[in-house]
Amino acid sequence: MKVSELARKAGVTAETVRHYTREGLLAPQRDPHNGYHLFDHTDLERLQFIQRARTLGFSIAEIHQILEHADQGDSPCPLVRDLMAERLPQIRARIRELEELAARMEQALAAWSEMPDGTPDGHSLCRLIESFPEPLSGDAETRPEASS
Amino acid sequence: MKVSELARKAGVTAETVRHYTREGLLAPQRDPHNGYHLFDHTDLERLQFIQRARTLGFSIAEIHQILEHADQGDSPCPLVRDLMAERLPQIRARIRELEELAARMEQALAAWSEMPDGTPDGHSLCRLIESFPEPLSGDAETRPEASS
DNA sequence: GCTTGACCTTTGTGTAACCCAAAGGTTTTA
DNA sequence: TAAAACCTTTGGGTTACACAAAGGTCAAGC
Repeated sequence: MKVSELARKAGVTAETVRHYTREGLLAPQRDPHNGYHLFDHTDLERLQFIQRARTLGFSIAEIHQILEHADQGDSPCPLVRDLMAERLPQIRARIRELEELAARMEQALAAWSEMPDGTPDGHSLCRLIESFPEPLSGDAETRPEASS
Repeated sequence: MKVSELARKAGVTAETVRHYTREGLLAPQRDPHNGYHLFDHTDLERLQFIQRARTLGFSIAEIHQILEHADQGDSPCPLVRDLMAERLPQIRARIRELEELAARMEQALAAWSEMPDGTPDGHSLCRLIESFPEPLSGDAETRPEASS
């Protein structure tokens, strides 16, 4: 099958399939006549594996490692376990950061009921923001992310 | 003061100061003699404002808008309020996604106690991953992030 | 046989918020 | 005065794709 058919069966875009192919996660045959990528059933399974690994929080680079191990006949499971044990506390930390952020935002929204808007006067740009404590140098990475 | 001094006073890197300057968030004077950026106290306050806004979850583009409002003498507070009210539910959603991810990972780690590693046999790459449900098309963006 | 539309290819650009390296000028200090 | 420390701009790297352009291919209908 060609790119679009594989993409449809796996529920991803054709661009994603091309991306994985470029990155070497998928290695389809080529139609010698026209140079088209030709995927088979194992490619579909591989793509589905990638999808599951993505929802488990693995990066493309990590999945690449995992697949290489498997392609060499080694069990990637110990690697998978290590990667996950490494990532889980990071996820937990990230959750805490975001919860603190949400708390700060709610605190700000609540404070606004009692604070006048005020025009910038050279000393204050926006009290609502300035009334927050300065970020300490042990600064958490609490920034906005991709918005879908 | 020059780049490094401002950076030190605000607790950021000189690169970050240069970045904000390039993006127009800071507009320092220039030393006509050597072309160096010259920052003053209001630039320091502005940079601290930016830091606080960052910890409140605003993007650089949003802070740009906020600062432009203030520079034109308008109160940016209503804008700030709107942006925050818009972002807060996204943060909450993101927290839920990450909690689900963490739960899946813990489930996987727990399942590993009773599952053999197994070598890839052509049908299975890694049961630990394959035993997870296929991501539904209403797929959450639960991917790894920058690791510090 | 030919056009049309749907598909395929590669290449290059954009995203967010910086970090880092290189090449070269300046200032400070020993 | 020479080295160290700083400044400048430019350009490339990071993540996981999305998107557009330019051009080749293919199935269908007229």
